Amino acid sequence: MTGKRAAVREDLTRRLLEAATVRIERHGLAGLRARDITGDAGCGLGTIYKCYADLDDLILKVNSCTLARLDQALAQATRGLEDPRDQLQAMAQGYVEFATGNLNLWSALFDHRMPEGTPTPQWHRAEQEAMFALVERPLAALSPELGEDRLAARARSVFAAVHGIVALSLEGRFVGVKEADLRAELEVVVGALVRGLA
Amino acid sequence: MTGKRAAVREDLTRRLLEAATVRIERHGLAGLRARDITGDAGCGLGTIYKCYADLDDLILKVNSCTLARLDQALAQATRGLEDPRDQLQAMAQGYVEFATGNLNLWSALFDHRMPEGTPTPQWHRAEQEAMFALVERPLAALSPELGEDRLAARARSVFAAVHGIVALSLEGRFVGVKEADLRAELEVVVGALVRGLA
DNA sequence: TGTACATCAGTGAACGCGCGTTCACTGATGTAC
DNA sequence: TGTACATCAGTGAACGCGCGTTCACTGATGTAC
Repeated sequence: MTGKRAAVREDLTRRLLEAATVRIERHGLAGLRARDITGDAGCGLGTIYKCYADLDDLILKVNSCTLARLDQALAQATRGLEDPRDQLQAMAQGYVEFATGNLNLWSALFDHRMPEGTPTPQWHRAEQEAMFALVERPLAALSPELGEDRLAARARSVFAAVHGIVALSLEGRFVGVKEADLRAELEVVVGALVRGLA
Repeated sequence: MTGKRAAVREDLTRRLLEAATVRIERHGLAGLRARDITGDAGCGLGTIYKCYADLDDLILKVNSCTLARLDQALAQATRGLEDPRDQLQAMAQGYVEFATGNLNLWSALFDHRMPEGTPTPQWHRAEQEAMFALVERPLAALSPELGEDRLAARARSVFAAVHGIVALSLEGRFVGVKEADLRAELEVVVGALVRGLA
């Protein structure tokens, strides 16, 4: 039973991650408290600091999971589609789907800030960049003349454009497209984009 | 000299607004403290609560000014241009210009949240919506078949798309277009949009 | 296998700090005569 | 105009709360023999 301690630690780490995830989705990133997380996970307050460096570290791990699920959702959305236009449309709709279905976790991806002076860790930026590969593929098919750098920039632009439309609409902090119009508007805008970019 | 008191109050109110504006632009919305504002404005801490309902009220007033300046900047950008395509391009570039030149004040427009349960006051939402009129005009010229509602939705989409590209690029919280590529990418994307929408 | 001891993981009370907001005070402004 | 009094705006020390993080403690786990 030499592994008992490691197993307990692993279990606590996982339970804290799950509790934080549920808390963020239910109450938003701004409503996240260390005491609530440990309460839900059924352990003592200090345990967070045994399993994670601090609260920011835990949040980054939650965001990392969310990002992985988003990545999977976008990949899933394009499955079976040949036409790059269809793939981009499907990804945009998949993005709304994911955002509406995971509203606060999705928001946390973009809302979280590291404390003043601490940059976002490299491994997390790398995870973000990995997602753009999904957007690059159909864009490359659409604009085969683009070099690697231009293609990367284009993928970021297109992602950010779609994200902007979805974010202003769903976050409700600034006036955006009414949620009822969101899917239709996205289809029009993405349609116009792929037509105009080709 | 019956107006002396009113004049003093007016002066304090203005100085607090200016101090808060400078503070936000220099240190960001998250770095805003009541004590710093009154320190800079050269008055006592309690004065904020004589001139404004609370700190959120003061922030809303700062955002209101920023929005007015943004509105002006976008209007200025299209001046003298006839072609709606040129107008949209000029507005997009004007938007980057304003965002880079007023980074933290511009961010505050989208970052500020009212305390849980308090909605953004109607007068401020109205100010936000007023800005979309500028985007609607060239879009109407481009797609004259659109009814009033569809046009309003389209203006919000196009604004949000441009905003998304600029925001991810400049805020640095999530991977976005590199700032060096921003203007060029915006031109391409807006160009594709107007071509595709026409 | 059993016993004695050492280690160290989890705990939660307490710390410490930050900061928005209040409110009793005071002195400048306004008013009455 | 001058004087006495009333009002009330600005003040800033103090309040109060929230909350991330620490650390001395304790009991379960691992180890030695």
